[in-house]
Formats: sequence, structure tokens, C-alpha cells
Amino acid sequence: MATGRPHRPTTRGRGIPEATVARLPLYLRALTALSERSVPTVSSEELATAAGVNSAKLRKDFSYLGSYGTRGVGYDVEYLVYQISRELGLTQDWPVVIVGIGNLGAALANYGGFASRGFRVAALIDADAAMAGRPVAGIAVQHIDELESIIADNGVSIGVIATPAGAAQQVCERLVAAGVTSILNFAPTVLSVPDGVDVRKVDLSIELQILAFHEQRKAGEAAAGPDITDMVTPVVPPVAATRRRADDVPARPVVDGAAPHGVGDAGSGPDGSDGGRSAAMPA
Amino acid sequence: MATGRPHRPTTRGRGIPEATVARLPLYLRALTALSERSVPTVSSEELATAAGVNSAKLRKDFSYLGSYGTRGVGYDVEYLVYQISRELGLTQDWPVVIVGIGNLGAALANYGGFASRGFRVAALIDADAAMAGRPVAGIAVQHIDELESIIADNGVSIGVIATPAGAAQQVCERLVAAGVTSILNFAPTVLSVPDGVDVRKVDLSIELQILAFHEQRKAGEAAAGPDITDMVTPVVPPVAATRRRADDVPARPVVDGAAPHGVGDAGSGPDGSDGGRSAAMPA
DNA sequence: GTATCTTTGTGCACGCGTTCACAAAGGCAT
DNA sequence: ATGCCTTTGTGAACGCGTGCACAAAGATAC
Repeated sequence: MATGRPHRPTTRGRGIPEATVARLPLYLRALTALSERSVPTVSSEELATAAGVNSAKLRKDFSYLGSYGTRGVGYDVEYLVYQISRELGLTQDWPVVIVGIGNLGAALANYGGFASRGFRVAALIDADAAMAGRPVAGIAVQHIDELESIIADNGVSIGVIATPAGAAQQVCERLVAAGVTSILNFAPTVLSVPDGVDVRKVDLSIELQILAFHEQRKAGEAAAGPDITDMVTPVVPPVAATRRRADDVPARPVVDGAAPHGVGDAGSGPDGSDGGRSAAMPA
Repeated sequence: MATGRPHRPTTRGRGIPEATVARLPLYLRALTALSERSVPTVSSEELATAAGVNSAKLRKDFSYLGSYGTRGVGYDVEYLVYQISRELGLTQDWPVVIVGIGNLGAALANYGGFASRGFRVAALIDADAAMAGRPVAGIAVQHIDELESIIADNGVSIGVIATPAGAAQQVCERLVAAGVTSILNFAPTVLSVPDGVDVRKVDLSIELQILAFHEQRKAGEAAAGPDITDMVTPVVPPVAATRRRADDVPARPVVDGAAPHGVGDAGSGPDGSDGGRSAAMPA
């Protein structure tokens, strides 16, 4: 293949696949650790182990950035740190605002990983007037009325939403209207945004639910013989009219509308829309 | 296709694809909201919109669980809430422990999404003796010396790690040795665990870095003409010996080892291994 | 009972991401 | 200078996930 050319898998515009982009920070972290130990070079094998991925994948990922390795030797740590940082846009300094200074918002403000590595907390914003002026992580909280001017004055393009679910969409719209084009959302809601705005979602309870699924699967398999496919998802006997209907489950309705409310035991949290109180904005 | 049979895409054991499992909590959340508004049924189209996915995908996802819809009508909300809850293992109550009660750990302890929906915070654990006994979110923090007995006494199988990066692997090993088989890791480290243990990772700084990448891409495309492929990733002129070498980047070394340390400007955070101080355990 | 209309369930095709396996590249020893 | 040995870079195959499009199913109206 042509030696020095950049690749363009499909989209043309910067051919780096999403999956690769998502791993670059992992590599960067591992490389930074090596750099601090003054390790001059790494092989793809070593680095892959440190980053918790497969070495072939790592090499292919790097191949999208260009040819930065030396055959028979490996990759130069410092050089690679620089290249990945640049590719991720970390050679510049990104001002971010955090909206919703509750427990989570405060934790984020104190999070060291933001300050290092190119991100700077430009402002902490909360809707509670009582919070205004109070210092969190060394920064005075500002009232949400000033959101627009803060964004404009600091040239903020990345916003973090750590409000309760109910407030998230509204905050999101204000952020976008003020010029923010990337949002990291911690509120358990689906945000709708115009084209051109990126949203990434971090949802604590979803992660736990996924773990619970696997935990249950493990428990089920351990308890039953290895061939009981149907412990958890019982199969209908090849005959039965409509599917299975366990004894203690809400009866499968027949279009008749208005099923009795609150029958299932799980999934009936009394609050807004599930785990909504991730962060404050108490007033 | 055979009408009533469960599917087994590939793996046989519980044929539900990972991607589907990861979306089930989204559906559940949307369904819970509908349930609270006493909406009896939803069409795949409506529910898909509420969950932020495509309706075909949603229908396919549900088809892995069985046939729970009624053609011409839609899905019964209550029934579906129950089925998904059961599939995710949320009809039982999962005790979890949170290790590392710093800013983040405290935020997690206060997080409403844990308590609702089948999860119960069985204990808060920290290595700082000064924290012991102090109540956080209404629960007294316990010292890490008691980790093993807490796990055993409460039958905990899910652990949350919110310690600094440096302590995470050690805590992880103690959790696993004590019987935990699912771990939600907030520390910015790659955990190595034996087979049979599931780890999910939530990394705040990685999410930001991914956003920064897209932000930079957007900025670059807006600034340059639509055909400058190389604004950010300059290409080597077809002639040059070794690849490009910008003016202010670490020189590409030639196997000669010991590159000058700390040349790249980004990616040289002075702390442990990048943003390590997510949570406390200060002593 | 029959026709019509809505919505599900899914076969099928496509594209992305992962992995294997190997040829090319380059250092290093002699 | 030559050959060996290590490690990269990548072609090619495979598998999973997504989305289209439609036939089957069932409710509803007449």
C-alpha cells in the first residue's frame, strides 16, 4: 500500500473511526504513565497490555494517525504522546462550564482529570441563588442567569450538565443557544439537540443495570445445568396459544387499555423519571 | 420464521446481544415515565422516540426478549416494564458497596438512581480512618479493614470503585477475593480481573477528550475549506525521507533512546497517572 | 363475517469494527 | 556488507449491529 498517505475509510473527512477515537485517550493515559517513568519506547504489545486492548487493534488504530512506529523497535513514547494529544485536540486549552453544582457537580469540579490534560473549568453554574458566590473547588458558583454571558465571554464550547433530569433539556437548550456545541450529560434523560451539536451521555444507573444483567446471568448459569436455556427467559411450549404467562406477573392485557398501575415490583421509583436527583439545584 | 422460539444469535447462552442489553435500561426509563402518567400502551414508534433510538432497532431488541407486543396496537406499558425489569435482574434487590468516599463516592452515595430500581447501598467504605463512622447520605462510612466481612455478611456481588487511580487495582483485588463478581470502576485505570468478573468503566476525562476531538474537527472544518484534509494531520510531501516533522513537536527519534522528557505540552499532568484524584481516601 | 387499517416481528443486505496472519521494514550482530 | 531477528503496518476475512422494507397478525368498523 502507499506508504505515507493518510487513510479515509469511508467518510473522507478525517478518516479516524469513532471506535478508534474512543480508545485514543486510553493509549494516551498509558503513554503518559510510561513517559513519567522515562521509558523511551514501547512495543505495540506492551502498550496494548497497559491499555487493556489487543495489540493488533492498537496497531490498526495508530495506522489511522499515520506511521509513527519503527519496525523492530516500537513506538517512541514522547512522540506518540504528542501526536495523540494533538489529534485529540488537547494541545489547546478547552474552557468548560459545569451546570448543576450538587453532589455530582461538585465532584466533577474537584475532579483532577479535568484540570490536567487541556481542560479548564471556566465556571460553575447553578440555578439556586443561595449557591451563588459560594466557592466550590476554589471557584465561585455563579447563578444561571449569567449562563449566556459566561459562555460568550469565555468562548466556551463544551458544557457539562449535572442537573436533575427535569432541568437538563432546558439547560441544554440554553447552552446550545449560547454557542456550546459539545455537551457531556450526566442527567438521566435523552437530550434533543440540533444537528452539529455532539452529546455524550454518562449514566450511572444504566451501568449498574447492565452489571446486574450479567450478574443475574452468571447466577442463573451457576445454579442450573449448563443447558437450561430458559431459566430466565422461559420458552413457550410449542403448543400454547399466547406466550407464557408466569404466575406473579402482570397479566398480559388484551388491548383493553388501563392496566392496573404499579403492579410490577421493580421499576416503579416514586420520583420523577428514575434516579433524577443526580445533582442539586435544590431550590 | 418459526413463531414462538427464542433466538440465539450466536452464543447460544441467553441470546441477547450486548448492544441490546445496553439499551434495555433506556427503554425501561422511558416506560417508567409512561407508567407514571398511566399511559396504558405505546407503539414502537412513540417509545423509540422517547428513548432516543430508531423504532426498527427497538422492535428488534424486544424481539430478543420474546413477542410482547400486539399488532395494530403496540406494547402494554406495565407488562413491558415488568419483562424488562426481570430480564435485567431488577426484580431482585442488589446490595452494592461503594469504596472510596471522596467527592465522587459521596455523590454516588447520594445518587437517587441507585436506591430506586433494585439497587441498595449496603455500605460505604474508605481507607481513611478519620472518615469511619461519619455519615454520608445517611450511612455511616466504614473502614476498609472491614471490607471482607461487609461483603460476606451482606452477600454483596457488585462493587463500585471510586478511589484514586493508585488504589483501584488493590481495592479491586480485595473485592474480588471477597466474592464480588461485578465492578463499576470510576478510577482512571485499567483493572485486571480474573475470568468471570465483569468490569464496567466510567471515565469522565475520556468522555471529555472524545468531545474535544469532535470539537476540534468541527472547528477545523469550519475554518478551512472543505478539502483541506491535512489541517490537523499534515501529510508528508510524497518525497520527504521520514514523515513530517513540525517545528514545535518533539523530534522523531531514530531508535536512539532517551528522548528529551516533557517536550510535548499536553499530556504531562504532574499527578500520578492522569486525573487520579477522582475520589478521596486522603490519608 | 368480511374488509380495512394499523403496527408488530423479522428476513435481508450493508457497513463498521475486530482479528488473523504475513510481508515489508529496519535495527543489530558479525 | 550481509544476514538474522524483531516488530510494524495492513490486506483480507469474519462477525456483529443497524436499518430497510414487507408479510403476517390482529384489532376495528361495517
